[in-house]
Amino acid sequence: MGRTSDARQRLMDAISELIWTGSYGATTIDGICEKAGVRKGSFYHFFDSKADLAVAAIDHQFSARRGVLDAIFSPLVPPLERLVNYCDEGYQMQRELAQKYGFVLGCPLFTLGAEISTQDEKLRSQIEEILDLHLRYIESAIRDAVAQGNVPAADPSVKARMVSAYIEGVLTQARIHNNVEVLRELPEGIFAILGVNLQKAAA
Amino acid sequence: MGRTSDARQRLMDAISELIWTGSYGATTIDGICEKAGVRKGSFYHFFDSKADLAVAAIDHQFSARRGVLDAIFSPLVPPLERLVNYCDEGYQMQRELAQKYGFVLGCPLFTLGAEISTQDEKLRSQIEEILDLHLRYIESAIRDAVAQGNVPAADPSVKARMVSAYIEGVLTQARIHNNVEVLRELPEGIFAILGVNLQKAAA
DNA sequence: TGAACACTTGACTGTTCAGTCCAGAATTAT
DNA sequence: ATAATTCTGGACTGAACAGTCAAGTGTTCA
Repeated sequence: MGRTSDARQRLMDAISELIWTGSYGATTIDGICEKAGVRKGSFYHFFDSKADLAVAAIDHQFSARRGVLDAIFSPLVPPLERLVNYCDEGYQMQRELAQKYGFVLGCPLFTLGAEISTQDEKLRSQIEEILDLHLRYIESAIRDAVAQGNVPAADPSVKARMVSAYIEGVLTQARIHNNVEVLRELPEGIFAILGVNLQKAAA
Repeated sequence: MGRTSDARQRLMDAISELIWTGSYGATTIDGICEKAGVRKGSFYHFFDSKADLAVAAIDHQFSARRGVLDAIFSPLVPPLERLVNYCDEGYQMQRELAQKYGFVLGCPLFTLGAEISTQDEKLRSQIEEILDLHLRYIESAIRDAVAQGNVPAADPSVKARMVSAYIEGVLTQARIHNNVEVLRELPEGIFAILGVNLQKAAA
């Protein structure tokens, strides 16, 4: 019943792109509306504030990405291969985005989280949650790798935190240096953290 | 000749604190002036813009910190000890800041760099440079560690990039999770990247 | 057909912001 | 002293901003 619209979706797409290519602070409601082709009145019909829209957009983005992650981290894929595929997929994606926008964008969650964590508790805790879901993919892969003897025995939870911090660090460095090629070192770094011999793994 | 003033310094201190405890985007010139106890006219007497002030403040901060870093990374200190001391010093500092502000602040350069890299090329390249100086401390420690046989042979430059990305990743996670305790895992993670056996190193 | 609902439009308000201006106060050299 | 220089105060402008409102348009169901 009532009029239908995709303005809600367009607003979520707009804020995602603006935050990712710029920053949360530099993204204004007017700017979001312009990019989305939506008037202010419609904005406030769907959302209470920029933060409210951001939360919705992040949720939506992650939902959309879940399938890809589930495929990459499928238990049917050998565990270390999952991690390598994750890196490869990330590299490809960042390359395409860099070509499109002229900037390496890095991880939108991490960058946004770093920016707003002291300023918006709702956004912060939501980002924390979703980053934690990513951690679980990694942890599960590491646990399987340990179980299969591909990796020296270690606490998968601890190692997963290390790998995750490292990956996010490299992604953010890629953004800061505006250089996508630093991402190619990711598998090597992850394997170093896990104590895997690269030659062996390649074989 | 002419009137003397410490307004320039107060402005640099103010923007540093505001960016670190908040964000670049959320920091306004009015806010900086208020915190510094300086009028707009004086602000524009010393600086052209927020970005201009930020550049000056970052330069000043690093100059002030150089002595501490030189001491921590002194060639007279055993190389792996330098890295551990660096982590310890970071942990202590972050703990004090967290107590003071109620938030874990992380690395100001990395957080700021992630925020503005697509928006302000001058700031971006300056941050890149200073982050690179930090990298050199780490690289030098790793090179010495390799030379002294404390660490399996490896390219110190590659390992330094990994360690640096990891450290920045952990610092940023500490900020996002507002939890300073994650920093305690730093030495363990660094040693994993370097392929050092923790027990051996402790002995 | 028309009533109820969902969305849109555009004009509007008040605030915050960056940036300007310049007269005047403090400092130092002569 | 006074002149040159450096810094300060405070009022000002115009633009960008978040947020409001009510009348209007399209859609769906009874």
